[in-house]
Amino acid sequence: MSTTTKSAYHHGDLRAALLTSAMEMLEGGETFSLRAVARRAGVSATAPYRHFEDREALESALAAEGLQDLKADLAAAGSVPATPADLGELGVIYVRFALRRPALFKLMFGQECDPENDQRVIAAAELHDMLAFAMNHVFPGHDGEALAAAGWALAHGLAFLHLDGKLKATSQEEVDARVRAAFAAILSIQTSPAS
Amino acid sequence: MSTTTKSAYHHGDLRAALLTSAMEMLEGGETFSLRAVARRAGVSATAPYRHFEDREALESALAAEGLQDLKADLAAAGSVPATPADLGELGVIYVRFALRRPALFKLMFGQECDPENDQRVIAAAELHDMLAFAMNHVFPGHDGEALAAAGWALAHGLAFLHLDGKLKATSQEEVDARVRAAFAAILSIQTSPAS
DNA sequence: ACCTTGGTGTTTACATCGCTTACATAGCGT
DNA sequence: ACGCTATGTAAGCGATGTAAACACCAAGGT
Repeated sequence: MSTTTKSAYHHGDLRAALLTSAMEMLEGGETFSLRAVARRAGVSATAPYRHFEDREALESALAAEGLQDLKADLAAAGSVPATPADLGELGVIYVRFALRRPALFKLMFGQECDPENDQRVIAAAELHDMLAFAMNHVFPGHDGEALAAAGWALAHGLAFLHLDGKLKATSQEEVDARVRAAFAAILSIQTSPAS
Repeated sequence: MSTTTKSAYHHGDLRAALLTSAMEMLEGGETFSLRAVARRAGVSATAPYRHFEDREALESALAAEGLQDLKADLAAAGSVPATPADLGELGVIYVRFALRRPALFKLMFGQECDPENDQRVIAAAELHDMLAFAMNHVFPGHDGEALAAAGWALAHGLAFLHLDGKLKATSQEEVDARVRAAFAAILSIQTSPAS
């Protein structure tokens, strides 16, 4: 943006431009490549290296953005969940995100996030805390850590299984219904007084 | 196999050799590449194309093998699970597989399995049926389909979250314990008679 | 015996990719 | 005006996936 008759050599805000270009390609289903991103930003192939040490660094930045978007989606669901059905709705949001932005989602979770410098780990931790809080709010008095892991894993597993076509569904509504059903089914089990 | 003093030009059973080479590299943590596989099999870079139309085709074959191995692991757990704790043990086996052979596991699930020709879809379906049977055997009278999806998703999610470092653990025992705890926590919830 | 056929592997070549090194350019502070 | 520093560019290396044309070998019919 800024002035259009810019220097033509210096871009102005290449870093941001690269991020948005990359994100657009990711959303558009195009295969992700540093060179392609540079091309799309109208810049030489090696320019990105001024701003991202690594291809992985760019990916990590994208992943961080994605994590925050997902967190925002979940937060926009409303207030604190109170019932198992509310948890199901959180699951629906989670899976919808994964299916709406599949490449991004895989980027967010398909690799170890390099632990050192990033705001990515922060975003991931916040996501975890958010889900943990929700689970423990609906089911107080249980093993909080385990419940949080289980809730997250349930949503995450449903997302990935749908993403990879292991659970087939033809429409978004069908997916939503399955997610709700899965949450409802597993949260409504009445265990006999065994353990 | 067959005669060892083979022609030296014709390999004898390149297809199988490629598969085992590729599997070894995958297990060994080396990055997977068609050329590297060919090299390891002592064959030119493009020879694999006689046997696999595509890089993806080779991957798909590996994935199919992996699915059957996983299925075998689960089947080796013993007889039909009868209690929630038994389901937890299945989960442990599932997650262990993922952590023991991470690259393979990602291959198995990290991509849509191309649906046309493969025995891969068959293996995936068998896996699904297996888990569905287990879940429904322990919790009869519920929504079978939903329960199956939930159980699979729970194990799958735990596996991926551990794989990608989103749930951190330092030892195998710690992971096992977390998986058991997650299954136990979510399967032992006593819902109030709401819905 | 010969020649064809078809499966297998090789060679060569190309486009692309991530990344490194060395150089060019613009604007800032002095 | 001058140089410093941040920012891009140019050129190139090694590796990858893929395609085409070619070489090799075993059978099988004639």
